Amino acid sequence: MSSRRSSGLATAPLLRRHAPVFAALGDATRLALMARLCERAPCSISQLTEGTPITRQAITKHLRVLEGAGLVRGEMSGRECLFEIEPEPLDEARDYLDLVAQQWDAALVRLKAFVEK
Amino acid sequence: MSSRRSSGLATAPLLRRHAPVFAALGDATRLALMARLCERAPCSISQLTEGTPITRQAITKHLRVLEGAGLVRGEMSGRECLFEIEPEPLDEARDYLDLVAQQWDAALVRLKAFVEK
DNA sequence: ATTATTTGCAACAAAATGGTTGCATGTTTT
DNA sequence: AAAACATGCAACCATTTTGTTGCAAATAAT
Repeated sequence: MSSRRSSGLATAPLLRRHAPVFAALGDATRLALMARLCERAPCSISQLTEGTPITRQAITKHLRVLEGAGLVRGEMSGRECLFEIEPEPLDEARDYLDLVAQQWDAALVRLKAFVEK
Repeated sequence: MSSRRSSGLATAPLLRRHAPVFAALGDATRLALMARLCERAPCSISQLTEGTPITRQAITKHLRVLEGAGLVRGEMSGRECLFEIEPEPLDEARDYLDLVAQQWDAALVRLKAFVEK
């Protein structure tokens, strides 16, 4: 086994699992929604719309994106839909960033060793 | 001070600093580029294109996006442009995710205390 | 029973994204 | 000097994203 490719990290399933999470977080409006859901526990769509310059429907769409990435979960309760943060994918994203940073550090060490040899 | 808003985290400058980083990571092709740059130290555009199903120009665009987010830095060396990972924004992104997760945990604790009271 | 709230759905428009091709330019290599 | 290689630039196309408006339906409040 010569390895070097398929070192994990760049493997297709991994990428397709993490990319959507980062994509969902890659928007100021959605990051703000996440932050808001961090502060006050379950929030309805109307509450989350309150204070923003954009429409309820726009907020709804953003929430669906977050939900699609698994970062958030909404449940109907009477006439309102209450949203909460789902911590797991967030943790996984963090772990992935850890791995990348860690692997990059290792690469730096290897590079330095190579130069000095 | 009643605080509750502007608890950090949801503050506009914060969002606008982190969102582009997550957006840049939110694409399988770009994540793969990051992973590849982790394994082998500096890489030219042609090297990075090698093995992918898409064009050099597409790869170039992705690299510019990563560079725009500060995740990567390219420098001309003769006729080729060598790219390297820039670890700082990666760390900041990780820290931000930490904060969100941490704040969410705190919210859960508060909620639980409230329910039990 | 009415009225007010909260949401969902659908159609639409504008802008951003991801990708292509073709060509020009600069740098090695032979 | 000529050929090969690596990149940059610009135009273009298709698709997705981000936001809108208008209307219908369900639930809660009066």
